Amino acid sequence: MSNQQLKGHLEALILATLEIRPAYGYSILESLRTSSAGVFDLPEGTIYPALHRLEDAGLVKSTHEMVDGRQRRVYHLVAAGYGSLEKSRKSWQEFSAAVTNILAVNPA
Amino acid sequence: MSNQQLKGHLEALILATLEIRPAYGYSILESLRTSSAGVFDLPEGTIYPALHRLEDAGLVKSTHEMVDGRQRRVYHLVAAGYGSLEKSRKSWQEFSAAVTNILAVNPA
DNA sequence: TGCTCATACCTAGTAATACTAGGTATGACA
DNA sequence: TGTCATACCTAGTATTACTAGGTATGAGCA
Repeated sequence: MSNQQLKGHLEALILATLEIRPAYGYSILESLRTSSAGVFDLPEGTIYPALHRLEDAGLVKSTHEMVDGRQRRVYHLVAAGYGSLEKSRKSWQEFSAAVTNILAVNPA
Repeated sequence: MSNQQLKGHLEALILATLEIRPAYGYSILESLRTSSAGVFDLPEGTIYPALHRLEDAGLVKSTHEMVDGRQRRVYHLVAAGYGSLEKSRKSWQEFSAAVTNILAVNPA
């Protein structure tokens, strides 16, 4: 995947991942890698600042929990996060339809 | 359209626009606005630096031409530009399929 | 025990790029 | 003459994914 494609879309992907179930940072990376068949293989330096932004924005909340006998910082969606996710879905549909249309091979 | 969605996709959209026919900066903005049904309504400050980047990268070439009796800087694709556009199309398909899949409403 | 490794979290700084806010110039038209 | 849309441009800004570093833990092994 090229450099800048993800910009503006990562937070929606994280919210969608957390909608399925609460998760901690490292496991979100694994979820994204698996569910994208390897397209999104993100370094850790990407996920933690993004999670902090989401928490600052009031879209997710984190709690310290024991998972498999170890302390993890688990993030879960709050109401505003669900709302934001719905907006992102609509926005993505509009955006991706427009790009797909323009990139379609033009009639020669 | 939100702030950062376009990042990493604009150059492909410009190349695709120029594939149809050579065009000058201002007219590319109009093409994108029309062909996206208003989704891409970009300010001028977006297009000229992008065109200069594309020319620096050797993907397009510009010539000064008279269009409707006026001097215009007309950009057209060169060979490397066609190649880059094809790569961008493949990359977009992969990227958009992955995002669409992850954003799909999860089974409740 | 000591060593390595995967896991897990974090941050300061960097790079890339769309955008803002300003500028200039032209021709059409009232 | 004045205004407007068109047309091109650039310096600086904001955003955000990433790089490159750090720390800590538990499992497995020699």
